[in-house]
Amino acid sequence: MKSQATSSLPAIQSALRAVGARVTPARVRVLGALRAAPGAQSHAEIEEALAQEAHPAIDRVTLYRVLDWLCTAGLAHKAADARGVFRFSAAQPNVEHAAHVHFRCTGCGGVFCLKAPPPPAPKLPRGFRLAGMAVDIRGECPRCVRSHS
Amino acid sequence: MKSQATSSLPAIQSALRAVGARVTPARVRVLGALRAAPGAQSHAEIEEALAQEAHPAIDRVTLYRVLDWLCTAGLAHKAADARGVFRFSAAQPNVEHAAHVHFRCTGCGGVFCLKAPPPPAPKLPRGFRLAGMAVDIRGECPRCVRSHS
DNA sequence: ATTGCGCATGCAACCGGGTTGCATTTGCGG
DNA sequence: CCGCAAATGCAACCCGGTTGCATGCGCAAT
Ligand SMILES: [Mn+2]
Ligand SMILES: [Mn+2]
Ligand SMILES: [Zn+2]
Ligand SMILES: [Zn+2]
Repeated sequence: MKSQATSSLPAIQSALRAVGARVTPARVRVLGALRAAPGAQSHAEIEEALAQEAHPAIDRVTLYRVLDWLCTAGLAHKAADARGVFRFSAAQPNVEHAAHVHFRCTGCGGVFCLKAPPPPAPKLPRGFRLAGMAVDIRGECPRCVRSHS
Repeated sequence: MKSQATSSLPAIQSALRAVGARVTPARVRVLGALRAAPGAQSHAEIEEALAQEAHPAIDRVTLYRVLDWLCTAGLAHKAADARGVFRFSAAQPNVEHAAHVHFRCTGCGGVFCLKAPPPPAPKLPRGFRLAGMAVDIRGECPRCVRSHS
């Protein structure tokens, strides 16, 4: 669950206007998807999420361009994950999801919020600058465990 | 410059034998190049470095396979850099890398061993099956912090 | 020193994420 | 309502990385 305050349609439209940009359906939908997502999403994941929205599909290239534009506009962040694919996340810090760790199901791709708080960041040697710490817990959710009995 | 103690030919050969593996020219040359390199190297950079060695060229695919094999053998680290390209670096020999966490530089892709042990796995809700946990600490290494001018 | 097995290598084709060029559409200020 | 710059769609392309398969070679047993 994401706070409706920042992901509502008017909030998204005003966020786009605030940076002096055109409010287009693609931008609105992509930023909405980003803000509703539980974590950083890949291009493919966002594309699939948008495909289930009953609106006309957004072109592959347009999605890449909108995502990069959101980053240059300061509305999203872009970072390569451990596999080398770029993941995008809404720029506004999400206190909800930062306060706990997530479990990612390798079977269905689902992301589950756990009750446990993230572990404390370890002390870094002098000169290192910490940008962030991601605890990636992988496994299978109950449904997937049961399905391949 | 890297210490000659670990990058000398006999040291490389014994490091390969220590993991119970065949000592092949490709493995010796690639591990030697990694240990002689100042930082994490991409596949293309390693390929170019090897091309200037007057030995016969190593095939593109073979280089990919040797690099991945070195990682699974615990002799190298693999991490995506800021552009999403994988970079490889020699692992500190005679160290159990599962017993501590790693810092991944988002600037150069370098991987640094930290003193801290990995945090304990959180308790999972009933029905979940844990497959693995990766603690990804991201940031910039001293060299990249400084080059930010 | 020779043999034989199985891992390692080379080569070609392939894959997928990401980009580029260009014609067409569209948001929006005037 | 108009005009134009900006955004979109489409096709082709790029490049890092992978896969399938035939051949080469390290190495241990003889
Ligand atoms: Mn959450
Ligand atoms: Mn380590
Ligand atoms: Zn699942
Ligand atoms: Zn660095």
